[in-house]
Amino acid sequence: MVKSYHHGNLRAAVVEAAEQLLGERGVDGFSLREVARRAGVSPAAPSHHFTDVRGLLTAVAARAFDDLAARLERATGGEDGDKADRVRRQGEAYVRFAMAHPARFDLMWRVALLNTEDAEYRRAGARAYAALDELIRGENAPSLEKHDPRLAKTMACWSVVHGFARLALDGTFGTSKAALTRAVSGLLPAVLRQIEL
Amino acid sequence: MVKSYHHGNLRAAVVEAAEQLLGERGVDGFSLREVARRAGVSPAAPSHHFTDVRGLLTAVAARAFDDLAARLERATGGEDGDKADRVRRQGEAYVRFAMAHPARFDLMWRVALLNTEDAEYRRAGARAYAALDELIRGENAPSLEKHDPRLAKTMACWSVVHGFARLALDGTFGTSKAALTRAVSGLLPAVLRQIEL
DNA sequence: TGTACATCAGTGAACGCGCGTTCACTGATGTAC
DNA sequence: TGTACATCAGTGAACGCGCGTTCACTGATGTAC
Repeated sequence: MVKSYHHGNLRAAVVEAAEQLLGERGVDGFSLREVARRAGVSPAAPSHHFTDVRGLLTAVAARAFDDLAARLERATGGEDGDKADRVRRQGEAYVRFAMAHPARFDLMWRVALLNTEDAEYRRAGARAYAALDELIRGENAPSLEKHDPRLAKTMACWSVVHGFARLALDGTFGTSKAALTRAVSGLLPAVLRQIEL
Repeated sequence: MVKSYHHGNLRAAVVEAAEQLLGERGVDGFSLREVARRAGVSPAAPSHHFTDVRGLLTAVAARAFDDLAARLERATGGEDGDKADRVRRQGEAYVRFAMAHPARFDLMWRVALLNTEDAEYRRAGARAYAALDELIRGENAPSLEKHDPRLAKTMACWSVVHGFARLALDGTFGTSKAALTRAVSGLLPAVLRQIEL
């Protein structure tokens, strides 16, 4: 490939560099200049594709939500097992996603750094939520704002996997990879069995 | 009080300023210089009491764990109600703490910014964990590292309240104070009832 | 098919910022005798 | 009770850093005629 003035596909290259950097240094170590460096362009180049650093992070977070949603959808794809089994499989997929992509998972919830009004971010987030909610309740909640007592099951499942993932990432089971693996494959299934489904 | 060269109780004043700043700007808006400004001292003054900004944040996080622990202990102080009731009361106390002090709660888990080897931090964290574990299992786990199937109940309770708190703080129920209050008083008790105790 | 020209997607230098920390210093305190 | 002096707890200027963004610019592309 010839080095040319125009990159050709800088937007995708920037997102990829951002995800790589995030994986190496975490959300707090992220910087737009370093992303530009890694993509091999000048510091100002990304501004042609993202209004600012917030816009880039939001795009990365949206992609992460889409990845998570795809995993959740896949985890419940087969019809084998009863509903409780399928919910538990989905819960494990949720936690495994967080373990596989800690920094991206972290970013998804760092709303202070994101543009939460962004359409893509909202769509992807809603898609992930829908995977959970449709499985558990058989329908998607019209709105989380509306107080619906039937949401308790959905929120219990979501809370428990979200909390477990966060605690694991934040060092509750230790920082060794082995300890994390053990927690996810040993403790998590037992934890999920504590929930009434 | 006379303005003198020596502050007299700068350590406490710095911690207080740090907690106030944290409350106003969140963890990402925190800076040691701004803390010094608020405490009315030069930027270098805090270094006589905390080795660096990490040390200060760790001290603040340790205090937060102590506050949380005190609330959890208080929530289960009375012997009235069966065990499940008491566990649920404690769970609500956990979430209410997070709602009342979002930035401090956030900081407690931002381990990348803390010195997790710090003795005070570890002691306070262990105290909070013990409140949960002793109530649920009647004893304190020797170590989280050790795989103990009986930990599943404790981790289920902890995960669900931790996850619920995080989701709430990160905007899942909306950003209005009213929506949060409704979620905690309406949805949370129903969520806690989904756990087998 | 050729060409003028608007638009797009980059460059790279520069700006201004606030940060954490270091440094040489000095005022206040407390303790030994 | 006084006093010398070590230690403690501050000052405030300065250092160097990397950051996000702006700016005037230019090379490449694509489209209208």
